[in-house]
Amino acid sequence: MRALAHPTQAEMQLDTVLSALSDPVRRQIVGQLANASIDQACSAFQLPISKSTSTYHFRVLREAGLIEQRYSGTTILNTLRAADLEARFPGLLRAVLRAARSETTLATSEVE
Amino acid sequence: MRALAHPTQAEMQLDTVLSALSDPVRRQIVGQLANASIDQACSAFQLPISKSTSTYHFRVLREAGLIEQRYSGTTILNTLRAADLEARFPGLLRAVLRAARSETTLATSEVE
DNA sequence: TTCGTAGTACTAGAAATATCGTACAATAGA
DNA sequence: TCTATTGTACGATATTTCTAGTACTACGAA
Repeated sequence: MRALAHPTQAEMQLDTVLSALSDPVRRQIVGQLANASIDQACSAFQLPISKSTSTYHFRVLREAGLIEQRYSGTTILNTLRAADLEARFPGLLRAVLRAARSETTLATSEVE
Repeated sequence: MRALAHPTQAEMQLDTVLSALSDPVRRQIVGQLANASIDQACSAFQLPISKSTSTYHFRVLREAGLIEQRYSGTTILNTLRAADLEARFPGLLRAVLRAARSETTLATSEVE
């Protein structure tokens, strides 16, 4: 079984977390994970990028501590590390998710 | 009097705001403004960068909507747009400031 | 064992970002 | 009016980030 490195809660850095969240593709991933009731494979995301770029973004999220990735066969199951993040940076993830949601709503209503 | 362009509350974008906050120099500026009881001139910040780079970072913050800049003679007075941010992205600024504060505290206590 | 699927490693290029130096503009005060 | 101060504009450069293609690995299933 292949191993994937994750930072501990204490190792999480605000710098890295905010950089990770400042990319729209990665916020899309985080947002989808936040809504999902079960863990999601990387292929479960409709991202406007190539497979290798997708790998890159998932790695950025994992190394920042935002998601947990574990192998299950050849697929990787992704989970949002919501509790760890809440403990390390209280309120941060919630505020970003809420902001992202409100922005998406606005954008959609503009189109309609 | 020279004019400086600021986004309205509705024009603020999560993307831009998070990018702005993901730089440590800019978080230092925002943190100092959050603590300040009066508006601060750009020169009131001890930043580890040149004057022209400093101008650049203040502009990024202003264009993201994080700070208000207004001329008073040749100096610019900077204010955190805390209320606008709270209205647009509730909880976000607070969470980032709190996270930054806790990280600084940790780093300091490691040195001692 | 062969095949298909999920994702990685590596390389390379494009684009964005952070940095600075120098010359300059605007203003206050002597 | 002269001078000092505060910050900008512009150009150049280094670094980082995002992107993709290609060849590959690991695993499950037929």
